[in-house]
Amino acid sequence: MYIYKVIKPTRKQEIIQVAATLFKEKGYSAVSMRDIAQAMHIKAASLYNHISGKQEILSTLILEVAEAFTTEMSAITAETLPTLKKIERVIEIHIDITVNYSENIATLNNDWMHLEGDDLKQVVKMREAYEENFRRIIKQGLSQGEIKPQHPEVILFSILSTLRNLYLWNEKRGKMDVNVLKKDMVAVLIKGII
Amino acid sequence: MYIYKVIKPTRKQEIIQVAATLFKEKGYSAVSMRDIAQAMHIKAASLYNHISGKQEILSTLILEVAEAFTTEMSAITAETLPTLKKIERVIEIHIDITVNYSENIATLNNDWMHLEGDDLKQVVKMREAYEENFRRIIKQGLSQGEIKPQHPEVILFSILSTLRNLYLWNEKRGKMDVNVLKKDMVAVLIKGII
DNA sequence: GTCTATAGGATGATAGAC
DNA sequence: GTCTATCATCCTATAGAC
Repeated sequence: MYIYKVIKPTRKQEIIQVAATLFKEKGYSAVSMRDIAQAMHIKAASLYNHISGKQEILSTLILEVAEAFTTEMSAITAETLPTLKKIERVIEIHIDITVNYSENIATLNNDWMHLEGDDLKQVVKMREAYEENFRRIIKQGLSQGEIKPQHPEVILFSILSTLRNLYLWNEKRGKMDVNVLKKDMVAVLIKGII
Repeated sequence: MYIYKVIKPTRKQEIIQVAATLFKEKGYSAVSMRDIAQAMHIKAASLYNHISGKQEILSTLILEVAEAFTTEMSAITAETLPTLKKIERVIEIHIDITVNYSENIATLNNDWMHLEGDDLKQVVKMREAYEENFRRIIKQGLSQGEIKPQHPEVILFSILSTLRNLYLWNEKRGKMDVNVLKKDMVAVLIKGII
């Protein structure tokens, strides 16, 4: 179905990935360029041959995953599906993106406020657009009677909180098949527990 | 029902509260002692007349709310109630504590790893005990057929993710009555949305 | 692509005057 | 209880050699 080709990452990509792991553990502000360099067994000054600074690492990391969410959410919005199928799709893409970008999501969630200038504006905008798309799906479901008459913001908040925190759950989930997780998450979030 | 007495906070309490607000906005590591001092219109050196250092602010802040959760959760565990009532109570105490300690919860969630020594150990232990108590409640509900046969970790994770993120939702929630929020949260988390 | 050396500034914390 | 002055250390980033 897919053909995977193993490509040697550029030095820049290596730096960003190492930084991502450290950012996930301690947060952007608590990780120094020296920490990143040490994890790569080089000196901090050498990093600047590949990247312009710490900010570039942050914005690359965050924009990459923010764009993934935006792209996938646009695709769902464009489809014509019943509300419940759309919500299912939102849950599924969150799980897929989390599996592939767990460190990026940690940084997006916890360190977006340390972005500067246009990057900050852009990410805030993307997040708002994403939420608004999701809100519209829920409201449509409510107006068509597909969803129980509950406060839409409470529904939006509870589903989105769970999905945004999935990155915290990668060890336990490691043993769980992704497709099983999708099914279970959909069941719990949509049908409840009783 | 209650008698409220307005007590002038000590200078130490003032410092901790100002710090908490800044930590919530930017995270522990990105806030300097100078930042805290500036927000209080004094110089950084003056802070040390009231506190021993930045770490003391962090551990005071986190231990206060962690103990609140531990105390409340123990009370629920000790009661004899049907599982669903217990889960309802867990949701309610989370909302109550969030209303009173929103900044502390932000710091507990995001900066616990910057604690040192015994404080770190203690908080990790309290968090694990809390989760284990909740897990037991869910498993009992499953074994007694009160809860649908779903993966207990998925249930635990989705409810706890939502509750732990409630602190992010204090502006919108501001307009919403706390008791209405409790009822809606219980409905969405337990009964689902369809 | 990595190194050493270093600039220039921020940081947590202390000493001692008022 | 707050201040000024200061220390020792850490930080991001640059210059220039290899």
